[in-house]
Amino acid sequence: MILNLISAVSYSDMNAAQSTSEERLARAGLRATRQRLLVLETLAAEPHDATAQEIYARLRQSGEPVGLATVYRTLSLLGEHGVVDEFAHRPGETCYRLCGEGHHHHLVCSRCHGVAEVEGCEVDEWLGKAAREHGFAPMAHTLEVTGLCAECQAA
Amino acid sequence: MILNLISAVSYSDMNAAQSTSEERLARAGLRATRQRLLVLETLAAEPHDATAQEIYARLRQSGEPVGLATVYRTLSLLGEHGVVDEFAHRPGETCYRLCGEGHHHHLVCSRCHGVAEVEGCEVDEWLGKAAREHGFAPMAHTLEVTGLCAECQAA
DNA sequence: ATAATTGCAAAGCGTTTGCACCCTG
DNA sequence: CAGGGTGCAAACGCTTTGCAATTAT
Repeated sequence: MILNLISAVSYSDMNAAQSTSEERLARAGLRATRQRLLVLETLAAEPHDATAQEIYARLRQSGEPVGLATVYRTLSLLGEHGVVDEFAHRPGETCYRLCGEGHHHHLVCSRCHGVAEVEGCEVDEWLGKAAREHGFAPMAHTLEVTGLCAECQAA
Repeated sequence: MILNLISAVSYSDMNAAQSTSEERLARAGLRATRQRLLVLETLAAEPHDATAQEIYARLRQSGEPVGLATVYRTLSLLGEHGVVDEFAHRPGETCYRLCGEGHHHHLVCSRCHGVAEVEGCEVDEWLGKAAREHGFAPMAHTLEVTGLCAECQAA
Protein backbone atom coordinates (compact mmCIF):
# COMPACT_ATOMS: atom_id res chain seq x y z
CA MET A 1 0.00 0.00 0.00
CA ILE A 2 1.21 3.42 0.77
CA LEU A 3 4.68 3.29 2.18
CA ASN A 4 6.69 6.01 3.71
CA LEU A 5 9.78 5.61 1.63
CA ILE A 6 12.84 7.33 2.89
CA SER A 7 13.27 10.52 1.02
CA ALA A 8 16.08 10.66 -1.45
CA VAL A 9 16.76 14.13 -0.16
CA SER A 10 18.76 13.33 2.91
CA TYR A 11 20.79 15.94 4.66
CA SER A 12 20.03 19.16 6.48
CA ASP A 13 16.70 20.66 7.28
CA MET A 14 14.68 18.61 9.68
CA ASN A 15 11.54 20.34 8.61
CA ALA A 16 11.12 19.36 5.05
CA ALA A 17 13.82 17.00 3.94
CA GLN A 18 12.67 14.28 6.27
CA SER A 19 8.99 15.01 6.24
CA THR A 20 6.51 12.32 5.38
CA SER A 21 4.18 12.92 2.52
CA GLU A 22 1.31 13.32 4.97
CA GLU A 23 3.21 16.06 6.76
CA ARG A 24 4.00 17.87 3.58
CA LEU A 25 0.35 17.92 2.62
CA ALA A 26 -0.84 18.89 6.06
CA ARG A 27 1.64 21.74 6.18
CA ALA A 28 0.26 23.03 2.92
CA GLY A 29 -3.28 22.71 4.15
CA LEU A 30 -4.18 20.09 1.59
CA ARG A 31 -6.23 16.96 1.99
CA ALA A 32 -4.28 13.74 2.19
CA THR A 33 -5.81 11.57 -0.48
CA ARG A 34 -4.48 8.26 -1.68
CA GLN A 35 -3.59 9.79 -5.03
CA ARG A 36 -1.70 12.77 -3.65
CA LEU A 37 0.33 10.59 -1.35
CA LEU A 38 1.22 8.29 -4.20
CA VAL A 39 2.29 11.17 -6.40
CA LEU A 40 4.50 12.54 -3.64
CA GLU A 41 6.07 9.15 -2.93
CA THR A 42 6.78 8.65 -6.59
CA LEU A 43 8.33 12.08 -6.87
CA ALA A 44 10.48 11.41 -3.82
CA ALA A 45 11.80 8.26 -5.43
CA GLU A 46 12.74 9.97 -8.68
CA PRO A 47 16.47 10.46 -9.21
CA HIS A 48 15.72 13.56 -11.24
CA ASP A 49 12.78 15.74 -12.07
CA ALA A 50 9.81 14.15 -13.75
CA THR A 51 6.91 15.12 -15.95
CA ALA A 52 3.28 14.42 -15.23
CA GLN A 53 3.30 11.74 -17.89
CA GLU A 54 6.29 10.04 -16.30
CA ILE A 55 4.72 10.04 -12.86
CA TYR A 56 1.56 8.66 -14.39
CA ALA A 57 3.52 5.84 -16.04
CA ARG A 58 5.38 4.96 -12.83
CA LEU A 59 2.15 4.75 -10.89
CA ARG A 60 0.54 2.69 -13.57
CA GLN A 61 3.27 0.06 -13.63
CA SER A 62 3.50 0.06 -9.84
CA GLY A 63 0.00 -1.33 -9.70
CA GLU A 64 -1.38 1.78 -8.03
CA PRO A 65 -2.98 3.51 -10.96
CA VAL A 66 -4.01 7.13 -10.68
CA GLY A 67 -5.94 8.99 -13.34
CA LEU A 68 -3.82 11.07 -15.67
CA ALA A 69 -5.94 14.14 -15.07
CA THR A 70 -5.48 13.68 -11.36
CA VAL A 71 -1.72 13.54 -11.74
CA TYR A 72 -1.79 16.81 -13.66
CA ARG A 73 -4.13 18.45 -11.17
CA THR A 74 -2.12 17.19 -8.22
CA LEU A 75 1.27 18.30 -9.49
CA SER A 76 -0.09 21.69 -10.42
CA LEU A 77 -1.67 22.06 -7.00
CA LEU A 78 1.46 20.95 -5.18
CA GLY A 79 3.41 23.43 -7.25
CA GLU A 80 1.11 26.30 -6.33
CA HIS A 81 1.47 25.45 -2.67
CA GLY A 82 5.23 25.22 -2.80
CA VAL A 83 5.30 21.54 -1.95
CA VAL A 84 7.14 20.76 -5.17
CA ASP A 85 9.19 22.88 -7.53
CA GLU A 86 8.04 23.17 -11.09
CA PHE A 87 10.11 24.26 -14.01
CA ALA A 88 10.15 24.17 -17.76
CA HIS A 89 13.55 23.47 -19.19
CA ARG A 90 11.92 21.36 -21.84
CA PRO A 91 9.63 23.12 -24.26
CA GLY A 92 6.20 21.62 -24.33
CA GLU A 93 6.20 20.00 -20.94
CA THR A 94 6.53 20.95 -17.30
CA CYS A 95 8.92 19.14 -14.99
CA TYR A 96 8.41 18.67 -11.27
CA ARG A 97 10.82 17.97 -8.47
CA LEU A 98 10.64 17.52 -4.73
CA CYS A 99 13.36 19.88 -3.57
CA GLY A 100 15.06 20.62 -0.29
CA GLU A 101 14.24 23.81 1.53
CA GLY A 102 16.09 27.03 1.04
CA HIS A 103 17.49 28.83 -1.94
CA HIS A 104 19.42 26.62 -4.29
CA HIS A 105 20.14 25.99 -7.92
CA HIS A 106 20.43 22.98 -10.15
CA LEU A 107 23.21 21.27 -12.01
CA VAL A 108 21.44 19.36 -14.73
CA CYS A 109 23.27 16.66 -16.64
CA SER A 110 22.49 16.86 -20.31
CA ARG A 111 23.22 13.19 -20.80
CA CYS A 112 21.47 11.35 -17.96
CA HIS A 113 19.27 14.26 -16.89
CA GLY A 114 20.22 13.78 -13.29
CA VAL A 115 19.93 16.83 -11.06
CA ALA A 116 22.22 17.98 -8.28
CA GLU A 117 21.21 20.74 -5.95
CA VAL A 118 23.70 23.43 -5.05
CA GLU A 119 23.10 25.42 -1.91
CA GLY A 120 23.34 29.14 -1.89
CA CYS A 121 24.42 31.43 -4.67
CA GLU A 122 26.06 34.75 -5.14
CA VAL A 123 23.71 36.09 -7.71
CA ASP A 124 22.07 38.59 -5.40
CA GLU A 125 25.08 40.84 -4.97
CA TRP A 126 25.76 41.06 -8.66
CA LEU A 127 22.07 41.33 -9.35
CA GLY A 128 21.52 44.15 -6.90
CA LYS A 129 24.00 46.31 -8.72
CA ALA A 130 22.80 45.42 -12.20
CA ALA A 131 19.16 45.88 -11.26
CA ARG A 132 19.78 49.27 -9.72
CA GLU A 133 21.21 50.55 -12.96
CA HIS A 134 18.03 49.55 -14.73
CA GLY A 135 15.67 50.69 -12.01
CA PHE A 136 14.54 47.12 -11.92
CA ALA A 137 13.10 45.56 -8.77
CA PRO A 138 14.07 41.87 -8.73
CA MET A 139 11.67 39.51 -7.07
CA ALA A 140 12.98 36.09 -7.98
CA HIS A 141 15.55 34.43 -10.11
CA THR A 142 16.26 31.05 -11.56
CA LEU A 143 19.68 29.78 -12.46
CA GLU A 144 20.08 26.53 -14.25
CA VAL A 145 23.37 24.99 -15.21
CA THR A 146 23.65 22.30 -17.84
CA GLY A 147 26.70 20.14 -18.33
CA LEU A 148 27.95 16.65 -17.62
CA CYS A 149 27.84 14.95 -14.25
CA ALA A 150 30.79 12.97 -12.95
CA GLU A 151 29.47 9.60 -14.11
CA CYS A 152 28.65 10.77 -17.60
CA GLN A 153 32.03 12.41 -18.10
CA ALA A 154 33.64 9.01 -17.73
CA ALA A 155 31.41 7.47 -20.37
CA MET B 1 36.54 27.15 -19.64
CA ILE B 2 32.99 27.31 -18.81
CA LEU B 3 30.51 28.79 -21.14
CA ASN B 4 30.37 30.12 -24.57
CA LEU B 5 27.05 29.44 -26.10
CA ILE B 6 27.14 32.52 -28.18
CA SER B 7 30.71 32.73 -29.32
CA ALA B 8 30.16 30.13 -32.00
CA VAL B 9 27.88 32.57 -33.73
CA SER B 10 30.23 35.35 -34.46
CA TYR B 11 33.56 35.91 -35.95
CA SER B 12 31.98 39.10 -36.97
CA ASP B 13 33.62 42.37 -36.12
CA MET B 14 30.44 44.31 -36.23
CA ASN B 15 27.79 44.46 -33.61
CA ALA B 16 25.01 42.07 -34.50
CA ALA B 17 22.44 44.36 -32.98
CA GLN B 18 23.02 46.65 -35.93
CA SER B 19 23.14 44.00 -38.63
CA THR B 20 20.52 43.86 -41.29
CA SER B 21 18.35 40.81 -41.51
CA GLU B 22 20.06 39.81 -44.75
CA GLU B 23 23.43 39.92 -43.04
CA ARG B 24 22.24 37.85 -40.17
CA LEU B 25 20.99 35.17 -42.50
CA ALA B 26 24.07 35.23 -44.71
CA ARG B 27 26.31 34.93 -41.70
CA ALA B 28 24.41 31.85 -40.63
CA GLY B 29 24.62 30.40 -44.13
CA LEU B 30 20.87 30.49 -44.63
CA ARG B 31 18.91 31.45 -47.69
CA ALA B 32 17.33 34.87 -47.60
CA THR B 33 13.69 34.24 -48.33
CA ARG B 34 10.92 36.79 -48.07
CA GLN B 35 9.45 34.89 -45.12
CA ARG B 36 12.66 34.67 -43.12
CA LEU B 37 13.37 38.34 -43.58
CA LEU B 38 9.88 39.21 -42.45
CA VAL B 39 10.18 37.05 -39.37
CA LEU B 40 13.48 38.66 -38.46
CA GLU B 41 12.13 42.16 -38.99
CA THR B 42 9.14 41.40 -36.84
CA LEU B 43 11.33 39.98 -34.11
CA ALA B 44 13.56 43.04 -34.24
CA ALA B 45 10.55 45.26 -33.72
CA GLU B 46 9.32 43.35 -30.69
CA PRO B 47 9.80 45.12 -27.37
CA HIS B 48 10.09 41.76 -25.66
CA ASP B 49 10.37 38.13 -26.62
CA ALA B 50 7.62 36.64 -28.72
CA THR B 51 6.11 33.28 -29.48
CA ALA B 52 5.64 31.80 -32.93
CA GLN B 53 1.93 32.50 -32.70
CA GLU B 54 2.55 36.14 -31.88
CA ILE B 55 4.93 36.60 -34.77
CA TYR B 56 2.40 34.93 -37.01
CA ALA B 57 -0.33 37.28 -35.85
CA ARG B 58 1.85 40.37 -36.35
CA LEU B 59 2.71 39.33 -39.88
CA ARG B 60 -0.88 38.57 -40.64
CA GLN B 61 -2.17 41.97 -39.57
CA SER B 62 0.75 43.69 -41.24
CA GLY B 63 -0.56 42.52 -44.60
CA GLU B 64 2.48 40.32 -45.22
CA PRO B 65 1.08 36.95 -44.31
CA VAL B 66 3.40 34.03 -43.76
CA GLY B 67 2.22 30.49 -43.16
CA LEU B 68 2.10 29.45 -39.55
CA ALA B 69 4.14 26.34 -40.23
CA THR B 70 6.75 28.51 -41.89
CA VAL B 71 6.96 30.75 -38.86
CA TYR B 72 7.54 27.74 -36.65
CA ARG B 73 10.11 26.26 -38.99
CA THR B 74 11.88 29.57 -39.41
CA LEU B 75 12.13 30.39 -35.72
CA SER B 76 13.34 26.92 -34.93
CA LEU B 77 15.94 27.12 -37.68
CA LEU B 78 17.13 30.54 -36.60
CA GLY B 79 17.39 29.24 -33.08
CA GLU B 80 19.55 26.30 -34.15
CA HIS B 81 21.85 28.62 -36.02
CA GLY B 82 22.18 31.03 -33.14
CA VAL B 83 20.54 33.88 -35.00
CA VAL B 84 17.90 34.17 -32.32
CA ASP B 85 17.75 33.06 -28.72
CA GLU B 86 15.04 30.66 -27.74
CA PHE B 87 13.83 30.00 -24.27
CA ALA B 88 10.90 28.54 -22.45
CA HIS B 89 9.92 30.49 -19.40
CA ARG B 90 6.33 29.81 -20.22
CA PRO B 91 5.18 26.22 -20.07
CA GLY B 92 3.63 25.08 -23.30
CA GLU B 93 5.23 27.57 -25.62
CA THR B 94 8.66 28.60 -26.75
CA CYS B 95 9.68 32.26 -26.79
CA TYR B 96 12.14 33.81 -29.21
CA ARG B 97 14.21 36.94 -29.01
CA LEU B 98 16.75 38.69 -31.16
CA CYS B 99 19.55 39.31 -28.69
CA GLY B 100 22.77 41.23 -28.70
CA GLU B 101 26.06 39.40 -28.91
CA GLY B 102 27.98 38.23 -25.92
CA HIS B 103 27.07 36.63 -22.67
CA HIS B 104 24.19 38.33 -20.93
CA HIS B 105 21.12 37.68 -18.86
CA HIS B 106 17.58 38.96 -18.77
CA LEU B 107 15.56 41.06 -16.42
CA VAL B 108 11.99 40.15 -17.19
CA CYS B 109 9.15 42.32 -15.95
CA SER B 110 6.34 40.18 -14.64
CA ARG B 111 3.80 42.89 -15.33
CA CYS B 112 4.55 44.18 -18.84
CA HIS B 113 6.79 41.28 -19.86
CA GLY B 114 9.43 43.68 -21.11
CA VAL B 115 12.97 42.36 -21.21
CA ALA B 116 16.18 44.17 -20.35
CA GLU B 117 19.54 42.64 -21.16
CA VAL B 118 22.30 42.78 -18.58
CA GLU B 119 25.84 42.34 -19.80
CA GLY B 120 28.23 40.04 -18.08
CA CYS B 121 27.70 38.02 -14.97
CA GLU B 122 29.64 36.64 -12.08
CA VAL B 123 28.15 33.22 -12.07
CA ASP B 124 31.25 31.50 -13.41
CA GLU B 125 33.41 32.01 -10.37
CA TRP B 126 30.82 30.74 -7.98
CA LEU B 127 29.85 28.02 -10.39
CA GLY B 128 33.39 26.78 -10.87
CA LYS B 129 33.73 26.11 -7.18
CA ALA B 130 30.32 24.55 -6.77
CA ALA B 131 30.73 22.39 -9.84
CA ARG B 132 34.12 21.11 -8.74
CA GLU B 133 32.66 19.83 -5.51
CA HIS B 134 30.17 17.81 -7.48
CA GLY B 135 32.56 16.70 -10.18
CA PHE B 136 30.23 18.42 -12.55
CA ALA B 137 31.44 19.87 -15.87
CA PRO B 138 29.33 22.94 -16.67
CA MET B 139 28.74 23.73 -20.31
CA ALA B 140 26.17 26.48 -20.25
CA HIS B 141 23.90 28.29 -17.88
CA THR B 142 20.82 30.40 -18.00
CA LEU B 143 19.92 33.00 -15.43
CA GLU B 144 16.58 34.69 -15.54
CA VAL B 145 15.45 37.37 -13.17
CA THR B 146 11.82 38.29 -12.74
CA GLY B 147 10.60 41.43 -11.07
CA LEU B 148 9.16 44.82 -11.89
CA CYS B 149 10.67 47.26 -14.34
CA ALA B 150 10.92 50.95 -13.55
CA GLU B 151 7.70 51.90 -15.34
CA CYS B 152 5.64 49.16 -13.77
CA GLN B 153 6.84 49.99 -10.26
CA ALA B 154 5.27 53.41 -10.63
CA ALA B 155 1.92 51.97 -11.62
C1' DA C 1 18.16 23.69 -63.20
C1' DT C 2 17.43 21.83 -58.89
C1' DA C 3 17.50 21.50 -54.30
C1' DA C 4 15.61 24.14 -50.70
C1' DT C 5 11.45 26.42 -48.97
C1' DT C 6 6.62 27.34 -48.43
C1' DG C 7 1.55 26.70 -47.57
C1' DC C 8 -2.16 24.04 -46.37
C1' DA C 9 -4.46 20.84 -43.85
C1' DA C 10 -4.22 16.91 -41.10
C1' DA C 11 -2.06 14.68 -37.37
C1' DG C 12 0.56 14.69 -32.77
C1' DC C 13 1.06 15.58 -28.05
C1' DG C 14 0.94 17.45 -23.67
C1' DT C 15 -2.49 19.48 -20.96
C1' DT C 16 -7.14 21.04 -19.43
C1' DT C 17 -12.03 20.63 -18.55
C1' DG C 18 -17.10 19.04 -17.89
C1' DC C 19 -19.55 16.10 -15.30
C1' DA C 20 -21.10 12.17 -12.52
C1' DC C 21 -19.40 9.46 -8.77
C1' DC C 22 -16.48 8.88 -4.53
C1' DC C 23 -14.16 9.94 -0.30
C1' DT C 24 -11.91 12.80 3.21
C1' DG C 25 -12.42 15.64 7.18
C1' DC D 1 -22.80 14.61 5.55
C1' DA D 2 -21.09 18.31 2.63
C1' DG D 3 -17.77 19.89 -0.23
C1' DG D 4 -13.58 18.81 -2.14
C1' DG D 5 -11.33 15.14 -5.06
C1' DT D 6 -11.26 11.75 -8.81
C1' DG D 7 -11.80 9.35 -13.32
C1' DC D 8 -13.08 9.27 -17.91
C1' DA D 9 -13.38 11.05 -22.27
C1' DA D 10 -13.86 14.90 -25.03
C1' DA D 11 -11.92 19.29 -26.00
C1' DC D 12 -7.87 22.45 -26.43
C1' DG D 13 -3.81 24.91 -27.94
C1' DC D 14 0.76 24.71 -29.50
C1' DT D 15 3.67 22.45 -32.62
C1' DT D 16 4.98 19.20 -36.27
C1' DT D 17 4.60 16.81 -40.65
C1' DG D 18 3.30 15.02 -45.57
C1' DC D 19 3.04 16.59 -49.94
C1' DA D 20 2.49 19.42 -54.05
C1' DA D 21 3.57 24.00 -55.64
C1' DT D 22 6.98 27.72 -55.49
C1' DT D 23 11.42 30.03 -55.26
C1' DA D 24 16.39 31.20 -54.21
C1' DT D 25 20.92 30.48 -55.83
